[in-house]
Amino acid sequence: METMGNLRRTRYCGTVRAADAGTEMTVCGSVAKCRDKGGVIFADLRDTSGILQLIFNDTTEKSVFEKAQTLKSEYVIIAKGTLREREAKTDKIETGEVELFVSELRVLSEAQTTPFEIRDEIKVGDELRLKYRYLDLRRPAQHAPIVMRSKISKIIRDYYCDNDFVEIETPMLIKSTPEGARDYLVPSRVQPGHFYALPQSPQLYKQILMLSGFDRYFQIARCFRDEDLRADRQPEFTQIDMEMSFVEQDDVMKVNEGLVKRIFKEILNVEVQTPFIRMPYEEAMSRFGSDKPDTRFALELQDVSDVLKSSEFVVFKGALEAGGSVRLINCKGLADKLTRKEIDKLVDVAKTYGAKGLAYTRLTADGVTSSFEKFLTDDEKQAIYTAANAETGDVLLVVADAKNSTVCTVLGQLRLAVANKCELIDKSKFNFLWVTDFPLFEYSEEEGRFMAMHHPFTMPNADDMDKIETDPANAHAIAYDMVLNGCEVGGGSIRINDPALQQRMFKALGLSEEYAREAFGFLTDAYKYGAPPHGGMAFGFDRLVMLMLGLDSIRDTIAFPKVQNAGEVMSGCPETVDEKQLRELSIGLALKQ
RNA sequence: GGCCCGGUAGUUCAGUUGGUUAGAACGCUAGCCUGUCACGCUAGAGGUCGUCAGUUCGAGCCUGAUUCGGGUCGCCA
Repeated sequence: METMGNLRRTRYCGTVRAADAGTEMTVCGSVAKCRDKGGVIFADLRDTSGILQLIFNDTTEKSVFEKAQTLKSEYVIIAKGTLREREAKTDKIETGEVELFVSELRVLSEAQTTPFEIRDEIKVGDELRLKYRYLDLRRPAQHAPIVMRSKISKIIRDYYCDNDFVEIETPMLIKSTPEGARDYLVPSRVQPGHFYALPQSPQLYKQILMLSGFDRYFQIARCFRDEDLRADRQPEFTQIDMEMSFVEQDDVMKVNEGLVKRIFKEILNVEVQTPFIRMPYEEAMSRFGSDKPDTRFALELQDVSDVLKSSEFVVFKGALEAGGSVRLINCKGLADKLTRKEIDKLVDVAKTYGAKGLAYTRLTADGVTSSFEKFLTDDEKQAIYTAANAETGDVLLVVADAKNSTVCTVLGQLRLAVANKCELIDKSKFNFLWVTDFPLFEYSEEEGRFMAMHHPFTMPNADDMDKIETDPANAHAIAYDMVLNGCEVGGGSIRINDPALQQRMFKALGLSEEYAREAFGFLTDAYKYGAPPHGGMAFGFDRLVMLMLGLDSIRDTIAFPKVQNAGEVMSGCPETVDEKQLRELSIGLALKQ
């Protein structure tokens, strides 16, 4: 091992081009690959910017050549030399027209054989990748998203600051509130038996900041939720969080459409058309069976309850009599692809999302096969065909249930499954839209009461004020989600700034006055001293990066992500702590066997 | 908490009906090679078949439990 001596980097590997030929330069990084041909040695040197080929041959100084013979993959080196055009050029890498003829070489660190090759083409299991995340992150395809994420962060800061937003940090140790997701708890040593929570979002603090007169706030904020993981859900994740005073819904939307437009232009050179389409929640559910519709393909839902209202088929009749509906999607021209076998898989999808079954009709040139038409009259069959605009080559997927939300959700999921199976989705598209007019409440069977669909500080629609008490199920909120390609990338609302209205909301949510005071009193007190109308939103930053870069999981946008049991494989957390630490925190463990 | 998939060489995988010595590719080691870039050629090393228990004359293969990883439903205001 050697030191750098007086050598210092003058260029990054990936930045050199044919125009630099003849230039003397010093580069450093890790050896990606050595190809020792005997009389000539090629070494690919990798740094954060890319790869540059080093060359050693019979005109190289002997001691340097001999040192080059000892190079192995992942050795860390610094090399000085003269850039020159290659005899054999390649367009496989950006620097493929040039190579560095090395005059001085120092091996700064040797390396053991790595547990997997540091190349994009190699498949590696997730467990191994994450255990050796530092090696994984050397691979260009894993490295790039982390760098890209930083670039996006900078654009976000620039954009909001250019628009008079102030970046403010809010506390990480806060009060636990049982509304919403499960909190991560942190014990207090100084106040035994008392706990902080890690923030699920900076929600309350940013509203307080509006009351503090900051007018426009943003923060790229780490948030924590102690819930089960998914490909697009991590227990700690990052929100682009913002709030503005003296605004209504359109003002918040406009500012954030501008942000998205700028990020997509600068990072992907994609022109995002603004303003985005706005679609009320009910329309999204009835047309697409989702509150985050993917509008890159059609396959819209159709309600055929009317044409079947006098059907004697027990499944349809039962659903309709119970106040539900019968709806379908027409998989236009997909009869060849949606075979019996494929439809069986769709039945499983339907059941996963709560349907009792899935009725279907395949209209092929050879005839019609259907799971349910034998229960219908000819008139009813024709009525369905007409309503669905069904032709030979189509497949109708029909769902009936006593709960409309189940019918829509199931068909929405079938819609996605069919689109994926039949490759109906144009992956190059970025379809944005706003879903608006969300219900103010949703009924929780588990709690036996109405819960806030967004959060308890969301402003009800002006027309729906009376419904808070009289008809909560049909009250709407001034809340909005930004949806990109069927994913919720952000959401927000206009907030309540009237303490009396806030009290009504707490009451409607079944929170006792004492509890509301205990949990949120500092906020409602603050409102009494003058509260500007305000609202905002928060983006899921990891998810946004994932979608922009076409990644499958938000893990790939996070340098050190957690795995499914919420642990982190490389460092091995969470971990037990010793007795002394627990004693200091006045904590005793009551572990189950 | 439920359901589904997976764990075999350093890595990615194959492994037939339960049957003798568990294979391939890449990587690694040694040697050769002056224009490679998935370099090439020759030779070699490398295995607690996740773990435990069971069935069996015999288990990588069958059964049960468990563990780790992935997907997902519930959950995620």
